[in-house]
Amino acid sequence: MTSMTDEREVIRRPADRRERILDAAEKLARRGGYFGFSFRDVAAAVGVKSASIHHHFPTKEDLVVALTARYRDRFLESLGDPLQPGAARRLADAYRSAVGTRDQMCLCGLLAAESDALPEATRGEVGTFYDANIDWAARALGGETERAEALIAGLAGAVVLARSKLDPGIYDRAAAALLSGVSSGHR
Amino acid sequence: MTSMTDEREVIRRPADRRERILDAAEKLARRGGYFGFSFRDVAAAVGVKSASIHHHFPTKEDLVVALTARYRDRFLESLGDPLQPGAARRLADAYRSAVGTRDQMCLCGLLAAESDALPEATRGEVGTFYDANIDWAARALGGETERAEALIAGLAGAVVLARSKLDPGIYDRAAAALLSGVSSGHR
DNA sequence: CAGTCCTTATCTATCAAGTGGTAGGTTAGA
DNA sequence: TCTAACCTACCACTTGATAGATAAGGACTG
Repeated sequence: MTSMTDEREVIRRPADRRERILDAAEKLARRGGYFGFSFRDVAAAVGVKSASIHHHFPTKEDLVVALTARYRDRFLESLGDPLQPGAARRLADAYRSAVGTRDQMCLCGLLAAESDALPEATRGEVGTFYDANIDWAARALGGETERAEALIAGLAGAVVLARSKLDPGIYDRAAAALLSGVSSGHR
Repeated sequence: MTSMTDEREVIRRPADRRERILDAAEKLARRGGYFGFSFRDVAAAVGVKSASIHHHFPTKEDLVVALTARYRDRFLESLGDPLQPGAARRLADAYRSAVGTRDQMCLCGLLAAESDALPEATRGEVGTFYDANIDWAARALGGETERAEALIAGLAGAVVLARSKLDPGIYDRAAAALLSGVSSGHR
């Protein structure tokens, strides 16, 4: 019971502290972007001091890179297999998860918009997110890379528009139009 | 010669100083967003002290609101008449102007992504930008509001993707697909 | 025309708060 | 005892914003 992983809810739970830091930082970064939150904001949300954040992630760039990589991996995993039926619909649903909830903008959409001002490693992670998204969509569309780019662009833009207008309907209508356009123009 | 407006390049040119402040601030905001630049950054770019910026725009929100309103008005003016031939192409070209040049992201695309963390008045200006864009596109498409939303979303997203990947081709291909999708799916 | 007054635009100097980051000490578990 | 995790306490710097001085120019007034 006291070996292996400690399941008691004691004061310290070092194992998942790192994950909780990433959780808090992700929440903040999805609201205000790279420059819209501070180490102290993260620390306060987790319930520790800012020096502890530096212990796990020496610099802000380290933190945001880790954040973005985790976000990307989880997002891609949630998409499943692009060759299984209903792939385009699943993609649209995944993007939709960043609509409707306040302060939960798509992390990579926000960081991509700030791209010019980001540290290089961070920009790289964001680029990988969209590379992987386009690749996934292209496979789902039978290798039509150009239509995949247009679809990802459209979904990403629709998230921003719908959030900015506080109207999820914009996303749903735009996604429907994009999906019908994608399927009608080809195949 | 010394009456009316003074055309000499003397030390003080108060008339256009305000515009020059907006020019500098726009450049900075299009790079790093609302939280990515400071009054001192703007002041240094213009060649004055930060207190002088506060004289023209008391708060940062005032500055960014003025910035966004000017950007929106200019953008809409550049689109011309949505009922004239080639309107969709003109729209795509207007969005394209924010692709390829470094540090010149579409201001409203960036601010919309940061929307959750912006002061309310600023968010309002950004919302108006997209309202007007969708309205313009809907008129260009013969009243098809849903397709207009999808088109604007697609173009806005394509700008972000192309910039983030430093590949203008992404924008061009996505724009072409969006325009063909828009015209093929209907009419 | 001279004198003064007001407005505009700018400056210097400063503020309290917040920034990313560091040094070094403390504590608890393996 | 060693190490990871966390702390207190700080650092130099930046942030948005303010107060008050200065200077220039236009506009009334005598």
